[in-house]
Amino acid sequence: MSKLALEHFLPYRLNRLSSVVSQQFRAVYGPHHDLTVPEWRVLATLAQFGTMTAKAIGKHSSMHKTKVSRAVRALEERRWLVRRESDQDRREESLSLTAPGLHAYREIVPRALAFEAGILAALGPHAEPLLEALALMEARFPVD
Amino acid sequence: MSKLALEHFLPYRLNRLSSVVSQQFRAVYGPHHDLTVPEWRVLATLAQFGTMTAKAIGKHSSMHKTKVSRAVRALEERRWLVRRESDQDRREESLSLTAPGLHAYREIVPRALAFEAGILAALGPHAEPLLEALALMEARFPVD
DNA sequence: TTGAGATGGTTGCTTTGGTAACTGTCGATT
DNA sequence: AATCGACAGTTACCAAAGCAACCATCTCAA
Repeated sequence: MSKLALEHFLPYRLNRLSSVVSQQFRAVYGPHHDLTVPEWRVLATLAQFGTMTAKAIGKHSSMHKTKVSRAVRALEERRWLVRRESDQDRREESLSLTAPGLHAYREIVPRALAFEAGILAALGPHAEPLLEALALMEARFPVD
Repeated sequence: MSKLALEHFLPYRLNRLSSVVSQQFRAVYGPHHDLTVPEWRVLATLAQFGTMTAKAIGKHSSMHKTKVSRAVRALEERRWLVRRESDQDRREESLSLTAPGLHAYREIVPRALAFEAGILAALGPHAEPLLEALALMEARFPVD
């Protein structure tokens, strides 16, 4: 009879690791503890690309459009981003960060990078192989 | 100014990968498509250890006690497990799989292992380093 | 030009998950 | 024995997330 040990089972391990890392990552938001993961992703994506549409944000950050919609509204209420109706296509809106939004982003980024660097440093020589393996798995399970 | 590309950011990548792998894994449940992840974990844990308490299941499968409680009830309603009140300590209950529960488990396991093997095979020589890196990260972020 | 289907985005409904409060039982101390 | 704090498990309540229906606008073709 074939045996399966949950604690060695890859999907379980990925899931568990992902959630504990996300959990720990919350501490990185620093003074902005009420930020959610979707909000962080929208923030990071907009900072990365400047102005873009909600659709494009969703695509880049692998989020469902309702998740994006709600995160955008939350950031808007926080005055971290503004909407501008596109005049080529009035269905879509151009989203971009405000000065306070960018400020918060710049505050978070170094801590985020340090957090990541801490993990990679702990992996030592295993870091590079891990990243390669991740890339392979991402290729096997592409977005949509 | 330090730059962060979301698509290369480790916590994001882990999260994304974990959820797409879980998503794909659902297909493995085969005829039992309505099984949830928490239910699968309870099933797998009980099959692995035989009789045990809800508390112990939660500990082994990294699940909050409410999640365990609900998954146990669902499996009970499906007649895949039974509760027996422990008589040393009447607060806790001994949980164990029924014949149909074990049957379903045995049906799922080979498919689950094949799914995992497929991923590892695709990784080729990167599989072993990945598993080592996973173990290191798990050590860095222990349960509780 | 108008009508049909596609598309960007929002909202309502339902499911799922976490926190905290609760119930019942245990162990220990008096 | 009576009481108090700890503990197993459940439940009630609330926040987060997905699905589907919806609205407004666009595109394209007759």
